[in-house]
Amino acid sequence: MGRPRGFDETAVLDAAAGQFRVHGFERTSTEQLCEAAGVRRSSLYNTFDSKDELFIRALEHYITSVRAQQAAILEDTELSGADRLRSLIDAVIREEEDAAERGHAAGCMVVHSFMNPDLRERDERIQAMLDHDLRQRTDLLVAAIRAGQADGSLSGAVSPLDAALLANTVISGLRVTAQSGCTPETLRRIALTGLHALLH
Amino acid sequence: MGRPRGFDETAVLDAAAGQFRVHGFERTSTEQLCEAAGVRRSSLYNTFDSKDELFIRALEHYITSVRAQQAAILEDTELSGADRLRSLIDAVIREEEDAAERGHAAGCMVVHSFMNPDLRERDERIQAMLDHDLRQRTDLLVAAIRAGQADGSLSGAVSPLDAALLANTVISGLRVTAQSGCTPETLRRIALTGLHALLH
DNA sequence: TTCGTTATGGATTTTCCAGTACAGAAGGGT
DNA sequence: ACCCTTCTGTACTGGAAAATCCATAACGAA
Repeated sequence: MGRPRGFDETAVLDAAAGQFRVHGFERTSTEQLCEAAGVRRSSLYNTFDSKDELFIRALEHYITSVRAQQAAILEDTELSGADRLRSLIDAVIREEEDAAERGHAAGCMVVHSFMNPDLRERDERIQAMLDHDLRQRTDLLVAAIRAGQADGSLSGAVSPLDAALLANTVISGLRVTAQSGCTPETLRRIALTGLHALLH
Repeated sequence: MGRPRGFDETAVLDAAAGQFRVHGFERTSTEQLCEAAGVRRSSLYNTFDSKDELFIRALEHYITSVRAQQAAILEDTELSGADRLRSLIDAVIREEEDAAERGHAAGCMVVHSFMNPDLRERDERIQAMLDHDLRQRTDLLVAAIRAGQADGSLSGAVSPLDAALLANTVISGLRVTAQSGCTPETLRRIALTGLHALLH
């Protein structure tokens, strides 16, 4: 069984996610994807059946890696609950900074997918992934917030679930606001003010 | 100068904005636009030079009407500053409720445009309109927040500008979160928790 | 009524891009 | 060396959707 010089699937998914998160599904042509991944179209279609399929795989890849990164922060028992939230915000803003240095906003595959009802309806797996991811990320947040309420760094006056949903909403809002060319410092102040109910 | 049975430009722009706010630019075909506006393609192209041009006109229409609606709330001197903010949130959520009854999320042309860097770069007028609108809406919010701080309904501990940017960010975030099928009550709790720094 | 202007319907052209076909290259196994 | 499988480059196909054409209809003014 011959198997010539391979093809790093993960690298391609990474590159694809990098395009999709900025431009969204329809404004990313297969040409762009090939360019970004350093691969030819036939290779792409050889591995992934269609652009839709590639998108789904890229979304899965994106979602799991983002969540892993967030979990690493939110489950870090070295930090107080409050510091975990602050650190999460910092991570999001750092992504925006990095992207800004490259001349564009970071974007977000999840925000793009949520804002694209046609895409979600076309393949139920997308909706399912988004639902599942939202739930998972909310659970991570709830746990961290409970920890913060227990260690005294976060106010106990807010329900952990509401607080978690707020944090998600603020992060989505940041991804939009970031596109208006705000400075990272401003983004940071916005986010911390939004989480003020918890942080005091 | 003959002028046969006209063509209600405003009605067409309204219908177009109704499509664009949900589907965004590229997922809205001229076919859909004609359907929604009850007009044929040639009529559309007769009045607007291109889909791009129609989008720009629709965006302008959308932005000014949304801002007029927000101004009516935020400049209502009958209300305390705090009530103006609460009323603004309620208005946004009511839009989502109305759309949900019709089986979809409300969407938002501004959020879609912000998240579409390619579109913004293609025509500088779009970027200019977004910048201008953000500034205007922020100014409205700043004024209402100052009023609230003066009448004692809002905390004076937060800078009005930061608070205004936060309100904008929360509203954008709500537009995204709404697409996940949250109930209006949940959306409302999220928003009020986000504005807690001000409202106490 | 007649003319000039503008609106409309439908067919047509054009453009763009996802997806395919196919021939050949690049390995690995035996 | 030989075959077999998997990758790659290029050119092509097909379809969808933007944009145009044109002949006709609806009106207003003179």
